[in-house]
Amino acid sequence: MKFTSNKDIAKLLRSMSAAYAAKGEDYFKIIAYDKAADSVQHATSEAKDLWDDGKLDTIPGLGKNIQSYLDELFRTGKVKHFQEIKKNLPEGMFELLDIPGMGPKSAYKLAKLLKLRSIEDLKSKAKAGKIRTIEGFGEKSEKDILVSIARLKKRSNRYLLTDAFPVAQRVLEYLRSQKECERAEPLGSLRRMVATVGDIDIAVSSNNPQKIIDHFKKFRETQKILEAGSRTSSIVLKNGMQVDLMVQPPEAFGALLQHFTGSKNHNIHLRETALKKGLSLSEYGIRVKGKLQKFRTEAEFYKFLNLDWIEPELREDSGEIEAAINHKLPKLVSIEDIKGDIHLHSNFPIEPSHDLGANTFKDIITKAKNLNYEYIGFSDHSPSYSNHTKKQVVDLIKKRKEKIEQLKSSHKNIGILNLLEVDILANGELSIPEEGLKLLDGSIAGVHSSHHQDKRKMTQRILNACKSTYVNVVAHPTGRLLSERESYEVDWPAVFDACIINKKILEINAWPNRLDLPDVLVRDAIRAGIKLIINTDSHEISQMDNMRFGVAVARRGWATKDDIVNTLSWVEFRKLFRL
DNA sequence: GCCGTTTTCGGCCCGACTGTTTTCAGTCG
Repeated sequence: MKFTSNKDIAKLLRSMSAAYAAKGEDYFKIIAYDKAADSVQHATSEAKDLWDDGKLDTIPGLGKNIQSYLDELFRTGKVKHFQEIKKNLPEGMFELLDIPGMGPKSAYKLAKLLKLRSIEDLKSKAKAGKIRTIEGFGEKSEKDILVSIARLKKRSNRYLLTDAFPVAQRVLEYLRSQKECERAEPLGSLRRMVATVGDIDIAVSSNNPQKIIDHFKKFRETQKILEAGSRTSSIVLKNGMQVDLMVQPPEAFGALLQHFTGSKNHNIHLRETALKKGLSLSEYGIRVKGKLQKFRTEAEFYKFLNLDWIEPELREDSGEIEAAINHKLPKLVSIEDIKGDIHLHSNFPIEPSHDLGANTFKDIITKAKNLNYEYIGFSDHSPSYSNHTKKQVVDLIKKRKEKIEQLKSSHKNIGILNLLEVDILANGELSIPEEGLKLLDGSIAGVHSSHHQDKRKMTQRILNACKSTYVNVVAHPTGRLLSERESYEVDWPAVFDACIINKKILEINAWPNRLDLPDVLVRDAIRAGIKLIINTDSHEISQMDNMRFGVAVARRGWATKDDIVNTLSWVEFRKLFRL
């Protein structure tokens, strides 16, 4: 019985919250379990690993009781107390909680009275008109349940930031076309630049909220209106994305921006802090002794609380509020600081192991100049090792080197690096022989196969790459592909140590479904003193514009300019390579 | 059940919206 990943534990704790809610247990006990679940889910280390080291208490929200339950879970695979609590509850209620709009109270009532064992059961009972026979439910709720079940099956959980962006732009454009709309801004996870977003949040400043809501409901891509009040509304688009709208008059827009940007945990923490000073926060402003103070801008809102303005990317309740109080917020790296991109794939015929790029070296140079870069690195995949002899590999690298040397001498106003993206093979060796590596200015090494190795092997593999004098950068270090493949497990402290000792740079790969290193590991790496580089991994020149998403990841990891090596001038940057 | 520059006891974020109700409970963000 394996039940130990943070995701599993969070789910277990949430089910306990629901169990207590169904039993009508004290509200704050319910909240405590929700908080603990949130906290475990967002923890940067696996709770199991922390438990191994006796450091479970470093996760906030886990007190004496829950810690002892988790201790039992890790030792025996189950928690007797939890089983006891759930004993008299219908087993089927917990599955129902995944349905939008279905909370613990409803799930309990329906599962118990209709003897449900699954969502499928609920669906057939709804179709048979049995829901409306239950007290507190009517025809409308019966219909809504069917719609919600259908939606649950269709919609994927989260969308890539890069996919949600253009959709949000269309909604914003539409809202701005209504003349009562003064300002419309994307907020929530989109504004915080989270790698994946659950829905699109939008705030509008207007003196006529009703007009805005009415207009919003008529958006041409609307599939279903979930709710529409006088100030807020939610719709589902034809592509399945949910859009939440909130409207406020301009004099209170600052508070609305703050509230709707979140994160939820940031807001809760902020309110708890304010409450101690007798201040009550809401999306309307700050209430002082019952009197509401309004704010046109967010900066004024934070200033009123004696806090420095906090960049949206930092608002995850991970120490930013304390830092803002003490004026210790970092000056985050920005897209303007970036002076080059060295993970770029060309169409040079190197007969690679993976994808070739679409453009010539010259196309890439032109694009880089348009972006005002001081330098670039060509990092095609290395020649495939399975169907070339060692000599053939070296010859291909020689041919490519000749070409790049020509470009270097004909383009004196931009720094050019002759690199390759080298595979870290399953046994920890690099995919090209030393003879080939010697011909390069450096290399980017990454795992591209055997992703399912265990933690020990995978760690050893990366450590081996770090030991090579020919490797400069470890590419997309966790190997995750958002909504496709989980990260492989790695002993990060060990890798961080190896990077420090061997002076290796970790990459923040800006490819839309990689965004790897992930933000939380970026922060850990920076704390460990590691230097990072942000690259786009472009296979086509328009993808070089993805740099902003990589910068967003760095910012979410509290990175300053000093932490990111491709903010260095060419003169300084080139010293990192074998030139 | 958690937590502590007012508290180891007594608090715990705040408000909108909906359906089924005759004043509110449940859910959500």
